[in-house]
Amino acid sequence: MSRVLIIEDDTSIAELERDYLEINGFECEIAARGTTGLEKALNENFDLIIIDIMLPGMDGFEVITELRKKKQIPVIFLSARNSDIDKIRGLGLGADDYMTKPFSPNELVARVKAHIERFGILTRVSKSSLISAGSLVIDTDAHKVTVGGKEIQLTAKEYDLLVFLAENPNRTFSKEKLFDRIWGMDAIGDVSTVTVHIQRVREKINTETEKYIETIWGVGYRFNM
Amino acid sequence: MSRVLIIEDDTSIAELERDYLEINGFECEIAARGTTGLEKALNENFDLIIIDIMLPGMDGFEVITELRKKKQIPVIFLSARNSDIDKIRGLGLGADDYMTKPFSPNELVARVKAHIERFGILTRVSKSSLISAGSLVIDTDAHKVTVGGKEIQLTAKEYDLLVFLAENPNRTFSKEKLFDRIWGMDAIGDVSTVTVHIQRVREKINTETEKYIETIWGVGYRFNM
DNA sequence: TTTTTGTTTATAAATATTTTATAATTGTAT
DNA sequence: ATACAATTATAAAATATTTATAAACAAAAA
Repeated sequence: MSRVLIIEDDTSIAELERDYLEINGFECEIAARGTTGLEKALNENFDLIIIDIMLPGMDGFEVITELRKKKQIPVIFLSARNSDIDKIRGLGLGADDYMTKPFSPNELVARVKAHIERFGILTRVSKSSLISAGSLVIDTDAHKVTVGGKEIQLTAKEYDLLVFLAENPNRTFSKEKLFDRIWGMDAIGDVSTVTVHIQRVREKINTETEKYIETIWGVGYRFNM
Repeated sequence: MSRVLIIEDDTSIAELERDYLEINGFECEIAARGTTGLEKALNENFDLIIIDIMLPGMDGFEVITELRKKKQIPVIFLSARNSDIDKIRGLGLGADDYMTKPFSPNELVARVKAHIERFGILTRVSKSSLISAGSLVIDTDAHKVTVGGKEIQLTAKEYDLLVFLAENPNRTFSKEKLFDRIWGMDAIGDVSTVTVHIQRVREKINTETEKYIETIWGVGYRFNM
């Protein structure tokens, strides 16, 4: 669950933003003043900040400039004036964006999502979206499979099957189980389609030396890693 | 052309990495010691750093901690021990990833690619209004698209669709997802409009040699970059 | 109103999936 | 070892699905 801090002095706008974001699964907090906003931003953990530039006391620029000395969080600036945009650019670093008022709440939500996703890629130390074994690499974001650096084309079902096996390496799955998992519990059809698909995936990913998918006789298939 | 700095004391490993990366179009530099690595990282411009954690003198953690005070560059840590992973997490910020030895050179290349692409997107979003791929250039400030220097006219929806895909290159999006993103979460309508718009954008931006938007059968569309 | 843009629909084309048939392999019993 | 039954591999055919394309229709803008 992602948390968003809204720094906005106009209560009705702040609540509109909050409502839309909450409908879309974000947790929100509102700060009505720049100083309290900065304080919250520093002491709590937010994934993104939406800040109005025009604020009483400490304005949006000051808040973010100050915040940036300590933390790196994506920020969406809200401004009524186009002239502020250049100033936002000038801030440099950070995954920043801006929107001019009036804006569509849906667009705001879309941007929040996009930024959190992108920044998430950066901050989260994760094994990103890659699965690999030997010279085989699967990029689930791109929906792309390469063998020895060369892209190979898999159909949707072939891809699903390979990803499932590769995500659960060194475990043997029966054809029935594979059918249920990939085709869906309620799917009707013969398990022999699994055999055929396994065969096609093998044709495409096997190299001279590497045989990833092993047949366990009378039992099923296993992806070795 | 992207530049990669390899900080690794084992020459044979470093050269293996370099060879694989150079085959894939990256320019590499090798530093055998933490101190020289840090120096290079600070004084030259690299798009990504691959660093071994165990290094003589100044170890990988120290190098990156020091570097981070000045620069924000994606880093891939190499470690032989799983116990290092928590420590990497602790570093917090930065586009970090890690791989445990022994690793597949192909996987390394894939990760390097993924990180450079993604970090590029992030910095591009905030720093510049230009997106370009091949002879296609999108100036989001001017709201103008050119192919081979010649401006082409896109309608509003066509433009939104292209920009979204181009801002998120090398990722596959389903028609439903695209519809949600471009038309709005609550929009009603058929996803076939997406198909038609993709088609129209293609007609306008495709050249003889370049096909930017790829169809991933049964899955969706992907903007290749 | 006229023009442009966006959406829906219908059909053709491309591609994927499933089924089927047959061959090859493996395991087991003789 | 040999024969047999069971299981899987392989190839091809049949069927189904998905996407491309064009054109009609609707909505919005000029």
